[in-house]
Amino acid sequence: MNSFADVLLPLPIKGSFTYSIPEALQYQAAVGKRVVVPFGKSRLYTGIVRAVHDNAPEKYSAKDIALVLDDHAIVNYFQMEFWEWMAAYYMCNVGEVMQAALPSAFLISSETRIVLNDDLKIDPSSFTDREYLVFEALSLKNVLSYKDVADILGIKTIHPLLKDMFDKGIIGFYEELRESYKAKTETFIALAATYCDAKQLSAAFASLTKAAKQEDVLMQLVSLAGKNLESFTISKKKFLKIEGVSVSGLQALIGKNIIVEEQREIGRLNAYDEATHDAKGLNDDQRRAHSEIQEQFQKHEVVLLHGVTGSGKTEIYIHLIEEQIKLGKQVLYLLPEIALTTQIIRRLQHVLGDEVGIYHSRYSMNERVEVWNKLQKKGGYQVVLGARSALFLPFDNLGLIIVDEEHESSFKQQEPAPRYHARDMAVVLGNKHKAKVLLGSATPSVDSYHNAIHEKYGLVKLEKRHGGIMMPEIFCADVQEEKRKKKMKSIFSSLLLSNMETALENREQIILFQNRRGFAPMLECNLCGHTPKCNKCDVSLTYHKALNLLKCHYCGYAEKKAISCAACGSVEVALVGFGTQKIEEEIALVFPKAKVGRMDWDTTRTKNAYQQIIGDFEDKSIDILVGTQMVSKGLDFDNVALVGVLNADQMLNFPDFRAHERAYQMMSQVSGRAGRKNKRGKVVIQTYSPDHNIIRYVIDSNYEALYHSEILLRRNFKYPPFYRLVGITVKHQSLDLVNAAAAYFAGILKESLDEAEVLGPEFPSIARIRGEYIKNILVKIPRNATTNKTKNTILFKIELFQITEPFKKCRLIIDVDPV
DNA sequence: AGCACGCCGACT
DNA sequence: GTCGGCGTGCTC
Repeated sequence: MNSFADVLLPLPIKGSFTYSIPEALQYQAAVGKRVVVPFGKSRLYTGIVRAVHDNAPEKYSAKDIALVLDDHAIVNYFQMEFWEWMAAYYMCNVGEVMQAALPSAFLISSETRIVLNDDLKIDPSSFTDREYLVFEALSLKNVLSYKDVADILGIKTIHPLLKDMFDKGIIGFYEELRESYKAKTETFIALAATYCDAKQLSAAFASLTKAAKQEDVLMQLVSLAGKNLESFTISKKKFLKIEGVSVSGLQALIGKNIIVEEQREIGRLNAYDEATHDAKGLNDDQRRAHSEIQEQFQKHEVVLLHGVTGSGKTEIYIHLIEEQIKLGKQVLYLLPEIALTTQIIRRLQHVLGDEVGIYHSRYSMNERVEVWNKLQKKGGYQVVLGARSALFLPFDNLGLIIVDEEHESSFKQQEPAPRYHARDMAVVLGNKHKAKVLLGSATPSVDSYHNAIHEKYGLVKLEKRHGGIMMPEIFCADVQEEKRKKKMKSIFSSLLLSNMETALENREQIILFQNRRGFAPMLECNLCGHTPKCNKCDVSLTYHKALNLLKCHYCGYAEKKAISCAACGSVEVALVGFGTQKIEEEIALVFPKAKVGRMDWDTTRTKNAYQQIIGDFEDKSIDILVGTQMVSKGLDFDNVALVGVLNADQMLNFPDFRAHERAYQMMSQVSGRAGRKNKRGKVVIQTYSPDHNIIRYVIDSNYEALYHSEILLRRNFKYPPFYRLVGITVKHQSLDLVNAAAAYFAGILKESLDEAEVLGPEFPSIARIRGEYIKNILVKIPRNATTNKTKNTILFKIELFQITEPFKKCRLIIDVDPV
């Protein structure tokens, strides 16, 4: 008999908690199911049963499980093992992994409700002002939450007051559990059963001779139903769209019980109701790569497919997916968020139809629950196309994981914990399932390529573009030189300008790329040089013209743009720097007739806006598309004659050991957008350092050279793949405390780590965010050393740190394999 | 993470 | 003087 259960809670606390299983729930409680448990004073949380056993805890008496939510386990053993592995590797709590893994709609927690006491014995006139305000609000609204009360009273500390009111018998509390997943329903209509009989039906018609509208409506329904009068139903919404069907007529018939309504549960996931097609055949090159991949999978668990942009990697993926489906295996296809466009989704559905599930951050919680459930159902999805969080779906039989655009750093989650890298975790997950993992990229990460050429991974190359499209011709514009000769026109070099002119004349399209990290426009006083800064973060405020606001991109603070300088009162305040918005304006000045579209974080906030811009570009109602990184991903346009990289130097000079690798990847990727069926595309890269080796490699499309120059630096300066990195960030509002705490922590680490190296502490380029000072420590662990031992030492030192005055006040953030 | 307990500054 | 802020510790 198992009378105890270890329950994992979605909280950032260590380990699991033991609850006793009440007799009535004996048969329901099982590993992998959700349970509702009391935790803390009065609150209820949803947790997952991690184990059931019969060992009563010795040091405390376990509370009872309140409720078992599921009939079947919603989490399988693969997942639980995976969570635990991940928590250990990324040095976080399993609860945090669980929180990231489960759609939040699964995790209902209770909210305390405040109600008026039924038999109030006290005269309200004796209440204090605050008590009266609460009493008044309760008389009006019946139920309040803590937050409501705090808002009503305008104070933060409300618990003592409420406790007092409870003791006096004015109010009562209860815990409200709310199922947050709601099935979507739609109204369907049908002919009432009694009228399905021919006699009754003609009688009904006879009764409607004076109600022409109702007669029409009934006629429509009967003719739609044809011979299936009894079984025919149609969605009310759809029916009302039919010509001649009036709302009033339908309502009248429903009132007369001739037509009946029925609420039916429908899925939110759009079914793919078009016919599926055979996958496109592979060309010779693709066929060779395809069979090489299969050969390599005989020898390796992981294969890297290095295929240039436009070489048709997706087609190969589709063939591999189909093979797995035939074997009855599941496939996970991961892409970075920004590359998950309708284009790629459609291509997959075109061949695989309803077997493909989609999962990414633009999906609502309810939609995510439906994908999760459908994957667990027999005959549900066989394939999931998703962003990094799709790793956590309840697969039980994975045969293949594809990680496309493998080099993308957005596969790494930054905030909050677990700060995991989806590509690396795909390899781990694949291992657990004994599934093969295929990494694909036109510009592989140095780490993956290193693994491939050292035989840890298989390597397959695809060097030709698909469909006879030629590689683009890449030019470099020397901005310094052009400035000296005064040939620059605002932000455009003469080389870029002349190419833009030609493209526009030929009615061809242009993409201009400006890295996100580029300056956004900020204000600067011409007299004293003062720049408005955020008072909580160590950054300048960014000017947003449309709103006439100065915004902080780190904490969200915004203020109205002042007319005069806050420091000296001068009115000569100018804009410096340029972001995508500014570029858009500059183009309008130079090419007033060109239609310009902008694609960046601001303009693509909503799903539709994003599709809109892509659609406009596809149907050529935009001539010039200005954008950040987004324009380089997953979009196949066939009329782009020119790609301009406006400022390559920002990428090259970024203070990070991966800056050059990333600059190369970005420039290559965006260059890959240029090119048409029968005409070679052009790329113009504007830079101050045209002789920079990275720029040369981009121009020559020489990935090998990039790799070899980078790997040398990595080895010499002790970076991955030769060393593993663990970043530790110390945060606190007090600068002095951060300095002291970071120095102390770095000190105790250095003392105890002999194989690993400790760097820092150092301030990051933005040393203060949201009022907190930040200092970074970096631990470099040699590959040959036992990483686990080092991590354990770090964890041990963290525990020590967290009990040491006064440093324990600081927040510590651990980032394993930072990117 | 929430929530309770305990210690200090600005108000009646 | 107290009220309400916030720092600290615990949760099966």
